[in-house]
Amino acid sequence: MPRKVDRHERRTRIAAALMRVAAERGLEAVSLRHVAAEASVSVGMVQHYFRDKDEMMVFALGRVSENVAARLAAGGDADTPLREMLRALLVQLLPLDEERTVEGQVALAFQAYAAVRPTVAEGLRENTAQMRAFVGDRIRAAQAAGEAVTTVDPLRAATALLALVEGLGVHVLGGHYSADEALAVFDAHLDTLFGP
Amino acid sequence: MPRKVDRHERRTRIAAALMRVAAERGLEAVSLRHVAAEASVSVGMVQHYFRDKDEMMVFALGRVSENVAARLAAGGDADTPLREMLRALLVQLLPLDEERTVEGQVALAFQAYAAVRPTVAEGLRENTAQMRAFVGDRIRAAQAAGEAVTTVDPLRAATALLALVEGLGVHVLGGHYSADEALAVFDAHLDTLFGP
DNA sequence: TCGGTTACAGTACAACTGCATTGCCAAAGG
DNA sequence: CCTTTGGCAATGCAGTTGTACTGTAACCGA
Repeated sequence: MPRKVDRHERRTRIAAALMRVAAERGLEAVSLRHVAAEASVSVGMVQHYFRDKDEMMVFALGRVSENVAARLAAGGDADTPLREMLRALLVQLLPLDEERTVEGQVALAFQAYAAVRPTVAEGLRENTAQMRAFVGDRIRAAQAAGEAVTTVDPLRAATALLALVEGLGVHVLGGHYSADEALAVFDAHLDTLFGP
Repeated sequence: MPRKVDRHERRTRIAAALMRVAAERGLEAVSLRHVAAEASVSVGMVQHYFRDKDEMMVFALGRVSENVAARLAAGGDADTPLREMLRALLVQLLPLDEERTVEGQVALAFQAYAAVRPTVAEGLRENTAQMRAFVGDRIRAAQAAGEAVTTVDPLRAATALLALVEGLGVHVLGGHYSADEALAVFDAHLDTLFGP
């Protein structure tokens, strides 16, 4: 090893720059030169750490997923009521503050990107699939504990919950209504799943 | 008038080509040359009918809105039960067939586009705002007629319904699950609003 | 010390982008 | 007839794109 450099750290730093560019000017403005400039490095360096642009994009997408997953994992105490726990979990997906707005914009851009590029879509699929299973399990547990209504299929309810959050996020990002309003709608939906 | 040409028809034809390109290769692949090639016309002709690319984009976005609005208006008989009417309405927004998949991809791409370009966002905002109001009114009417549960605020319920459809659409477009599954989830949600 | 590998920076290049310009042709009005 | 005007094609241009190819310095095992 000729020189000590944390490869992963460099890649992460570059990916962060890419996300900043994407959030501010859209995914279409993401070019090697723009990313390099945003990261204050040379184009050659970006090339050194990523074979081509697609690899860089996929890596950045992975970072977004990791960030989300990390925040989701942070909210999971075992003894809190399931409803509160689910709420804390899913609220993390709404663009309620600056940081989550940026991530939301990038994630939205990637959704559009992935809708056409099947290779990229794979990464997103796995992520939400396991999230769906996880939320479904929690709802099933809540039903068993008598905390949730049993008139709905748990997996379907989980799918609805995730889709609702996704849709609310998109609309808030588009400025159709405020984040608070989205939160109120989300809570109202939770009321139909659990009690008052 | 030197020669009789239906200007609007030409613009519409070009916009259709743009949507095909966007659906197949993503919004970033939308260039004057690609659109011209897809429409089997010259670049000069595209330039002749649109001052610049942005005007073309905005026009295409308007076409998507019009198409959606047209399909929505088609499903509104006055004497059908409100639930069925709402269902027929909102199902139009899900990517259940080829045509709606294409439109969904373009709409999704524009959502991402608009999340960064406030000028473009305006067009989308108005559209969903009046849709939200419309659906809200129908739900209020259904509540008054005793067809829907009265435990939820009509406007909030409308917002949730639209957001749910939006989220389901995004997930179906991303291949996370099938359109049938999305439909089932949507129907289950309707069950919580109306009776069985 | 030497050779090899890694970590960059710089540049060159072909392909592409949006847009402006130019020119030709058909039709309508004087 | 002939000039004007709109419809359309072709080409040129400056800028940006992804990528390949340099060059050069730092480091480490031998």
